[in-house]
Amino acid sequence: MPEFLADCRARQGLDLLAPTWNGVLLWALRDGPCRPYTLRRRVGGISPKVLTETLRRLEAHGLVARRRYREAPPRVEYELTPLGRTLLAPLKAVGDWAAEHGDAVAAAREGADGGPG
Amino acid sequence: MPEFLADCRARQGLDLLAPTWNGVLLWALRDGPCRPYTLRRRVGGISPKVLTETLRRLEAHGLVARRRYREAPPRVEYELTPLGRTLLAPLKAVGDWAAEHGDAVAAAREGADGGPG
DNA sequence: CAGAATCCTTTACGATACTG
DNA sequence: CAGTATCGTAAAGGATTCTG
Repeated sequence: MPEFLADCRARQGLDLLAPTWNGVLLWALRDGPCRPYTLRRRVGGISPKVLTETLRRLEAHGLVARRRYREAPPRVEYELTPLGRTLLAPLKAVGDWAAEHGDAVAAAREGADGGPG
Repeated sequence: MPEFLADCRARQGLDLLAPTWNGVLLWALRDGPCRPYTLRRRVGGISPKVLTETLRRLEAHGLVARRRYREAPPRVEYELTPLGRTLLAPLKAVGDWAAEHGDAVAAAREGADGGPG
């Protein structure tokens, strides 16, 4: 393990945000608890398998909590943990950057390979 | 393309930071132009193929510029573009988050699967 | 509805060897 | 030293099907 990687602490946070759906799901949960079905509709285009995988991963990292209500019928909800909530700040920082510089990157891409792809 | 993904603008920035070496290389270039060989030693553990791939990708996105000096012997240097420089802020935001909450995530992981892995 | 199981494609990344 | 070429691995992600 090269020392530089350790010095560049960002990797530890990036590993959490890199998987496509991690950030999206974190963001989708920012306003409070949400049921899987609602989550699926909200983010759109995510398969049940990937949804479960991602949620499990987030749970294992202590960013999301799973709550099971023993009602009739049984209900499941996911919500951000206090730790997961702290990740919203850097996530927003990246989002704000994209909002401001996204066009410039897209323009550079077009110039580079002749199209947005 | 689900509209939520577009709403969650962070993805556009995350796509730039997600590949393992993107952020590391951007960070390694923060102090100024650097030659490939120096870059390799600085980040450590990156193969020539991956270094080139990553640099080309960064270049295609307008984040890094390649300069070739026609000296004897020819010299090549890479440096951040003004656009690439703006990405350092959100990258640092993620790094700062990791520095502060990294331990909590590691602890959650241990609790989840019995070991740091 | 929640989510597990199976199959398949893509791609980041690594190790090596080679060329200018 | 800069960069390319080839081969191989692992993991993310997508589609579909099935069960409680």
